[in-house]
Amino acid sequence: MSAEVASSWNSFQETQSDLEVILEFLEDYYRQNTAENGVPVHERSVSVNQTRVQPWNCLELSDSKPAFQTCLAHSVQSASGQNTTATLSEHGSLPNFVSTRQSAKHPATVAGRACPVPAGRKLRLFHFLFEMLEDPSMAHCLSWVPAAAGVFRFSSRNKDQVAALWGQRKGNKRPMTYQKMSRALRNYARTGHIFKVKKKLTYQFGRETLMSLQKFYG
DNA sequence: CAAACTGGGAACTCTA
DNA sequence: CTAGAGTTCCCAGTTT
Repeated sequence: MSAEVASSWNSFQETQSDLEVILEFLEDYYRQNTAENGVPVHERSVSVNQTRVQPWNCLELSDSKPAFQTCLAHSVQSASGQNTTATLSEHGSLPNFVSTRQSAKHPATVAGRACPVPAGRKLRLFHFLFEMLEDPSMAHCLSWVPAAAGVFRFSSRNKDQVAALWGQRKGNKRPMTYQKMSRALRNYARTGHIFKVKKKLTYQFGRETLMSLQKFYG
């Protein structure tokens, strides 16, 4: 085997293991969700181009593991005691899935909802972004670039809102900014999850990453 | 020219 | 304790 073949085989394996991690994650989540609700996610999700229903939003909030604990306008609103999201709500629309910020110590603890997520599964930035992209109500913040697979673009106006939401989701002590978030995004280039596109505010999901995420809900 | 973006090193935090 | 995955700071380069 030549060195060239060997190295591409290695990168193939790396990609594979990345894929496996993502798939494993999604499968676990799928199983849990199905078990809890009795209805598979894909049967409740309709996908029509840009106006896909946000599947993550059908998922329940997790307890201490922040996995894909999206959405749930109803449960968020019921947590009336916490209005840390008010600052954002006042200045723009909040997505359905934004939960209120929990204590700094336990950012992902959401009142009243327990969703068993396998240990070691944390919500990652590219999950969060995919989530938002699948939510039509967030199209004013970031959206898919038509006719370009996996390419998405932040709104120049609302990019910081996306970042702020991400920061809230993680329960960061300090407010997240687009600059800091994009730094994290750039780190994804090394792992192949997301790449920078030579265009303003535009990024692209890695091919394999995107396929895995999409395959999840067909 | 200024502002907005982009890119990257490095130290640091947090969590499994 | 260690490693992974960001987070934060800061500064320089590029684009609009």
